[in-house]
Amino acid sequence: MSVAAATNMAPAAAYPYLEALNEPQREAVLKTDGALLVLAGAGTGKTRVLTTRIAHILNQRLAFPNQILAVTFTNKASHEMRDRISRLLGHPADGMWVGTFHSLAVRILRRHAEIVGLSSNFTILDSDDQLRLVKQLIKAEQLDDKQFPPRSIAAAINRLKDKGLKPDRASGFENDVIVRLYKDYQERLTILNAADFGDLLLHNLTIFQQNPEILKHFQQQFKYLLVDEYQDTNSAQYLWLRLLAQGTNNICCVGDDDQSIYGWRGAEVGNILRFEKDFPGATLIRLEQNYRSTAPILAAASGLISHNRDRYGKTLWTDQSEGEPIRIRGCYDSQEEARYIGDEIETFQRNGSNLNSMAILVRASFQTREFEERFMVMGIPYRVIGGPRFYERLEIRDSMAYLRLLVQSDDGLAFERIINLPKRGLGDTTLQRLHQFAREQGISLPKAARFAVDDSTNEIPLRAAARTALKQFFVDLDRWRSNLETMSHVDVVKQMLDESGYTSLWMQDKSPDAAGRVENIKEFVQAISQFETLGGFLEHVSLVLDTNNPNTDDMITLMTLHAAKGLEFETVFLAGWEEGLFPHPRALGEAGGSGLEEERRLAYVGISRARKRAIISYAYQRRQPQGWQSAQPSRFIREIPAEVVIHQNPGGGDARQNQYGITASSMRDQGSNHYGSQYGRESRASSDRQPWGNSSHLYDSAAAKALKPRSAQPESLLTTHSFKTGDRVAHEKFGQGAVLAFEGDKLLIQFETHGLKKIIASFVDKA
DNA sequence: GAGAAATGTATTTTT
DNA sequence: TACATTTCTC
Repeated sequence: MSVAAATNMAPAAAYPYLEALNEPQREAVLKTDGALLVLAGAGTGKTRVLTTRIAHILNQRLAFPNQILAVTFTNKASHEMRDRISRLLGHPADGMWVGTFHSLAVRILRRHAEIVGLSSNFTILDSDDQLRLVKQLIKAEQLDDKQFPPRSIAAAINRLKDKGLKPDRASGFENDVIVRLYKDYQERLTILNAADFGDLLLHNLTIFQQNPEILKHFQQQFKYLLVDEYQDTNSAQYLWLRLLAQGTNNICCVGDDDQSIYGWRGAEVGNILRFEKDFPGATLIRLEQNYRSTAPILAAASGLISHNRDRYGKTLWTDQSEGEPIRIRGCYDSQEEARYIGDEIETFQRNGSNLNSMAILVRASFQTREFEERFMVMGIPYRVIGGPRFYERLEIRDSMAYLRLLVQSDDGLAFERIINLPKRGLGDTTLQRLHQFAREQGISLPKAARFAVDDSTNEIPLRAAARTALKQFFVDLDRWRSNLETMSHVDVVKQMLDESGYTSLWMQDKSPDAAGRVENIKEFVQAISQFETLGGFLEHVSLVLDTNNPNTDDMITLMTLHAAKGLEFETVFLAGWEEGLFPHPRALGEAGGSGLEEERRLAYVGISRARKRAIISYAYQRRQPQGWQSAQPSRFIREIPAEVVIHQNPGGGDARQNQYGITASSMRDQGSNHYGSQYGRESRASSDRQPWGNSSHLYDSAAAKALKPRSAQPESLLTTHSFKTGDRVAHEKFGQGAVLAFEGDKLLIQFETHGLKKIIASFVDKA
């Protein structure tokens, strides 16, 4: 039925999509105006409410599609939302702003990048790049990396960004060294023409705050805001939402304070707890009817979470009165735990359950290993969610660095990554000299390198061999770049990866995973063809960072509790409920009791994933990376109401079996490909891959070689300049200044904000 | 500058 | 146990 036609015919209450809702759900859909917080417990149909609400707004002609902004946290969630809206509407949901916080922020930032000192083709750095950059800064500042571990510094910077604090406001929240590094870090990002994840939001805030007319534009555009998983928003995201919502105040946030498990990543439960204060006159609707789980599971989850103090409080109920009690099984050690769960899985399988309906949820990812070993022995197919992702693989990141440099010539991190890959004889010393020069002159690393190639004054002392290699690299790079105008971007990428020698690097590599890497590179190049521009592709990669590779084979799922949020399974195994592991001691150390409460929420999330069955297990002895450790059952076990649990003691007669059985580690090296996870760990290469043949090139680029011009030289940077003393100049990093004196092609410049510096003339413009 | 050997170090990880 | 990083050697 055409929804548009129905609009004119029937009153709202008669819409079929409304009849499918329960009373509070319907209320949440119909209350379109003003601020609304929907507190949606686990399994109460929050996505249904969000999507129906959007469909309803469109149906009622309250807004055009492009006036609706719907924000989620994951790409998966935003795709699902779009799909479900389309299904409700009966046609594609085009034009709406549906996406993650980050993807929506990028869209806005690309439009107004110049306001924050970036050009609109800026690169998005991921955490790996970020870490490299921080390491460089620490080195440059000659700080002790024991005292200031790059990881912690990067984490501290991220935390500040999550809070919405720019470097100038950061002092008082972190110590001076970190604030200074943060400041340096931001300056480096500007030179790199790059933004990290936190910047995407933070730059949006800057744009909105400094340009009321731009903010107003978006406030007027977005008549209806919808936010999923509101309990996971951090301060920056909260500020972003508030600014945008100030137009119409039509903001609907859906969330569950009991499922806030990302506090360590900057999420502020306070945002959801404060909602009614933040948005005066806000309505609060609770969704409490659970459609997912049986009564005992619900009782267990509710009983557990009731031990938390900072929460709104909900009373989940279900009309399914029957159900199995929660089983709690003690084990002597973690190997017995794996054996027990493996046996249970086989039993369920024999009774007709398929593996896809079952999952094992663990607190920390190392716990999956013991299960993997056991399942290999038993021949149970499994998948591990959350391993290293496709785009995080070494060879893919290298290939991407080539692309990035092609698209964005100032990307120094990309340059550094690939300049000696394959080996070009450009090692640490060369790079350090270039770095030093780049820092002194306040320019990007690639710019410094280009200068060094033609540097007749020997400003940068490089070995002749290094200089030649560098020169060749830039000649090649410029050629590939100019080929973009005449060839398809996919062909240019193929050409670049082949001619640079990167693909043959792996083709000639003898290590067992090399062939898989070459396959991955092929797959990577294949993926590019689905995008119109390289820029579009890179953005997709940095924000989406995963291939959607739905594997529908019947396998049991292994994952962390964090990764399980939002999912459901008929049978859920909750493994490793021991003191010392869950709650995790590192989490307990965090601010007051809030760490424990977050761990408890994690336990709540775990139990509430189960539709029919939840089986909790713990081990008295666990093999940890450092060695064996003994433990007691988790305190969370005691917090589950006794009337819904059945305890099974350790043993069951087979506890000694491991003495005689095959040890898991002896099986480690064989057959790992048979049940390899699709998400990582194992090579993605198919087993029937072809041998590489004789060519050292992945792609036949004979045609490209034929038209390979060897002439394209970058023009010399040593052109005589026309500056005079007293001239006003502008520098990309150091800002405005005045020329005081000359020294050959170097200018002595007094900068307004960065003091006296000697800068080579070609790096400044007349102001 | 490159590769091998030794050493240190390990929660969770939506973008 | 697995890895990333540092140190050693040629």
